[in-house]
Amino acid sequence: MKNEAEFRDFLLNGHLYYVPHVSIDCAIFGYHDQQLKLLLIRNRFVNGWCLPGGYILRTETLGQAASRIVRERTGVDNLFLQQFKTFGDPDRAQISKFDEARWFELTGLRDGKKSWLIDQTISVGFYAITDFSKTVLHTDFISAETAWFDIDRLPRLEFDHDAMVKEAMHTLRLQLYHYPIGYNLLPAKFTLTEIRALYETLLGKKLDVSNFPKKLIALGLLNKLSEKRSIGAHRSPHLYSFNKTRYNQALKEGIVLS
Amino acid sequence: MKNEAEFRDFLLNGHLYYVPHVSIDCAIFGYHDQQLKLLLIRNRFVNGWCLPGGYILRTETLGQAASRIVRERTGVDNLFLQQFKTFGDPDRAQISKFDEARWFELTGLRDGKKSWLIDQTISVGFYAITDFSKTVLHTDFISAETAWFDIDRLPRLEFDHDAMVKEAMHTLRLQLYHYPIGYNLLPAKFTLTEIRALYETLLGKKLDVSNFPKKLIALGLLNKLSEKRSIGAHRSPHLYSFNKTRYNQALKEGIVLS
DNA sequence: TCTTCATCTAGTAATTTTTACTAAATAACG
DNA sequence: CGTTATTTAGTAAAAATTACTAGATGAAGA
Repeated sequence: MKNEAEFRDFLLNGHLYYVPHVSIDCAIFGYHDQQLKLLLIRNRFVNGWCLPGGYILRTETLGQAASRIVRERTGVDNLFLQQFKTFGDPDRAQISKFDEARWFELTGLRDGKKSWLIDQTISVGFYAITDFSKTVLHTDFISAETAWFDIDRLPRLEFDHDAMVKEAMHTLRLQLYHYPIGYNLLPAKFTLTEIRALYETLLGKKLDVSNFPKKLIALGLLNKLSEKRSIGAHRSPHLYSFNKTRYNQALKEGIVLS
Repeated sequence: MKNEAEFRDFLLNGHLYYVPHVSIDCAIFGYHDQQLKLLLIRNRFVNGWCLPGGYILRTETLGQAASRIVRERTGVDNLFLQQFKTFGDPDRAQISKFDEARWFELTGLRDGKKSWLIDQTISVGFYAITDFSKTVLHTDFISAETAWFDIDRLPRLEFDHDAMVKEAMHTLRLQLYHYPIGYNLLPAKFTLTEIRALYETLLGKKLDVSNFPKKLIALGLLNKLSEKRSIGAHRSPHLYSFNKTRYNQALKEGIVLS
């Protein structure tokens, strides 16, 4: 959605190529240096912060739509997106709040309430994690701003997106115990302390300095490299990389992390 | 949907009180005496077996809709329904298969392809477990037949419902390890062998005769009663009941079953 | 009545996993 | 070269899981 012409066509004819009444919203978590952030956009129409979201093309699967939406709206590409829950409470979109005057001001169109967009919508929630330091954000006609927010300093979100974030976080943490993560969140070579810090940040709690890395190694997820990293006036920790075979197997079959 | 008049109104005006493009499908598992079954309906229009499904009223939450749909279509009431996944592949409904002649024969309406029903639909999947011996099935205008099928003798299902069942089963088994079940599946008083058989049937594998019940007791889920059950020429096993307090707590907080 | 038999279940031993703790190795700095 | 903070191997203690044994039991049948 680059310009007003495209946007006008979307408003008038969108229902022909998108599935009406169904949207997708994505909770994109970003990690870097023990900081956990969430990607939000400020929607030009509701004038508040939301999860990046959009509609499903009639030719797409839900996963493909989620991928495209995040790419278009935020510039973040190639994410591992995971469906977590679908939201459909009748009051979630708060159609009653619709402001006809503001709609006209922004779109130049009358009869906003008859638009295919302004009707009850069920939303499929996806979540993902990425390294926020590697992303290049951009905006489009709908998202006036795109930004990473500290996970414990989020603004109030529009619609039911607060509940979505809570649910996404809950699912993410449950899944952390059953599936490996880190492949796109850490450099190719990392220390045991770095991967432990990653898990601690995502889980929001301390893990054992010695036992947790041993568990990862016992599961066969890590390859010990001969190189070391220099960290100043301390013993240099070994570098590790992921054992890609074992990692992918764990993604399929699941693991048990204590 | 009791009669043709109601059904005709549904065809013509359904989009006014239902949310178009979104449906709900329910995988209702039934347990009794070490048998696991699945509730299916034979849909009068596609002329094949499907999961019971329907549309969402514009005033309902997803959960309320799922409850109502199962009650209306099958007669089973008051189920604990759990959302498990949303399905939206563009080819899942196989609109291409639509048969205009058959549509006219059944509905007396021309222009079937313009109906709000015959358009791409995204479906939210719910699952539940109940005691099939306690249910009283009935049919309606859409479901020509309603029946319990043995889980390993299912007929080929229409649409993508085979995949839905597989996914529902997968989620159910994962959740069995984290949440207690049995409250509506066993009599108020039951033996350790009976509850073990329940878990064995649902998980599809053998559990230790001695250790598994000990685990349930250790978790505080069971009350030992003073009564016993007579099972013929053998030692009479003790009867147990659920500790409702601990059971509900486990539902909220989760447990770990080995 | 007494033996037989299949099942239930308490008890415990063996094993594995988890958790807690100790101390040696080490790299850079002053 | 001693100091210092960190990494990490190693092991001991505790807990949980799994495997196994044997007595208890209730009814059927001799």
